Amino acid sequence: MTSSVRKYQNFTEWFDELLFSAEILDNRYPVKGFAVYKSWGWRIIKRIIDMIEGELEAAGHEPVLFPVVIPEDAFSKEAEHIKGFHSEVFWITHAGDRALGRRMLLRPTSETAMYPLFAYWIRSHADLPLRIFQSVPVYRCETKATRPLLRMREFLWNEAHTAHKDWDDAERQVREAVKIYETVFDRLGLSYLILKRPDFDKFAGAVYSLAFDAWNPDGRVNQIGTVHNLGENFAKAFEITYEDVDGSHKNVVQTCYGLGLSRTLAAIIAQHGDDHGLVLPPEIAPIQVVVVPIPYKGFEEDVKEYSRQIYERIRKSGLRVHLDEKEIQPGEKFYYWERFGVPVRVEVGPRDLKEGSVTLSRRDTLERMVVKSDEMVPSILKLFEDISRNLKERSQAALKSMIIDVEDLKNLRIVIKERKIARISWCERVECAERIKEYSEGEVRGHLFNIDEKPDRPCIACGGEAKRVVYVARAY
RNA sequence: GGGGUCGUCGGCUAGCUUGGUCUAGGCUCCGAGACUUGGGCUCUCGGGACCCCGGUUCAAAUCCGGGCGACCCCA
Repeated sequence: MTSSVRKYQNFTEWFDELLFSAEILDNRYPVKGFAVYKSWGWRIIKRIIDMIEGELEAAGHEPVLFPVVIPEDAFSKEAEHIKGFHSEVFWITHAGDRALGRRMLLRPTSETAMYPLFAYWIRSHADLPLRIFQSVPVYRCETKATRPLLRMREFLWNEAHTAHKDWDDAERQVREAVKIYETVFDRLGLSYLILKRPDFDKFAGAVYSLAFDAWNPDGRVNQIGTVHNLGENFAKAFEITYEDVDGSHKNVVQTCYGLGLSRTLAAIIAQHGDDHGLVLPPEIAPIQVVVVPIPYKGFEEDVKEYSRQIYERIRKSGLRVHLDEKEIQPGEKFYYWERFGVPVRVEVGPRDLKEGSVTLSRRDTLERMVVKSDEMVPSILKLFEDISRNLKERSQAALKSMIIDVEDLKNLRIVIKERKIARISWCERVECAERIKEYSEGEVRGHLFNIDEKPDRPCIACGGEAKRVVYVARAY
């Protein structure tokens, strides 16, 4: 079994070092909160983008690309929305020395960029539902400490925006969005809670918000996706109306949802990684199989020849494979490719040569097995399945063991301090949520969206009647 | 917004208190070679740093002032 001591004991150090040494991200870019994605990290993200965009398109969404700048007047149309975002906005105020007549901002999210166009595009009920998405960077001048991948001032996400003829269809869309995100996160082997956020924590301008909170080894939850029902709030502000079958004019009902690509990558690293480095699900690994020759003295040329045959065989099967012929010790190569999370390693040495076999090693457990070269490709594909399943099960078990039922504030404080997620009963009053945060440093993240949990205890803070079972954790 | 800590090879760091012994040490890394190769082997040779500006001084990585940058804590 592999070790994850450092990951749990000193997550920040483990994580930052891994981002650097596995060439995910270079955080030395000289602007706080902005970083460079290096090729290994970027290649993984591109695969995640393909995955989410594929699922969205399969469900009827269309790709678009909106400008990064939003004019001030459009941004200011929805009152709650401005209130929520204005303190984090990067402004563009000048061109050269000339002050701009109309200020612009870098999108913190794209509602106010897109919805003026929605008003043009939507004329009749036949134009509905409208469903679009884009994968772009957004800009928020975070005041809290920035963290690589987890909290950046420029971060990558995929955002989808939809418009519907009525509330029911918007509700149907919310459920579909949740299902799409579940599909993507499940394919990545991630575990998370789908929570309905308390009213005070919903998206600025939404009727309600759902969020996917992924677990992290340090107990802080990582919000990797959100789904919002916007009701008619933005439709009213941007005058997005349609003519119904009976000739009447109505506001559309909107939803929007975002999946944080940087944070999803962070979750993959944090949930699956161990003290040897990354552990990547085969579906997104830039290299899925690495072939390492073991050139014993006297067998150098034979091993080289055999390992090239093996490499060709895997390549022709369509897998993403790399043959590592560098002149360094095989042991060093093992550590190297483990750090990069390559799912399967194929060792080819004199022993294998003699027996017409290869030695397979799986990254998640580091176990080895010897197979005949004829059975190699099917064995690798089987290993991919086993690895994907194991990652998912391991992650699920970790989440489960992280959730602790708590009945009083004192224990809540202890549980949060021990880097766990607390499950408590709450009366739904803001004062109590504030008291909980003040006392325990954990935030009320919300109640489960997909399971109806009935509180069987009074509110943890005031002792009054509890309305909800909610989850409390520190957050990124 | 308030308080604190810190800037030394690509990475991690020693040196700073008590200025000179620093031509700045170590590990790692990078390059060349030998020997090895089923978990980072060993050896030889080479490469690479005092954040910036000013001051004090015979002498500054070290002390002082300012700037810039990073990190942490609190609101």
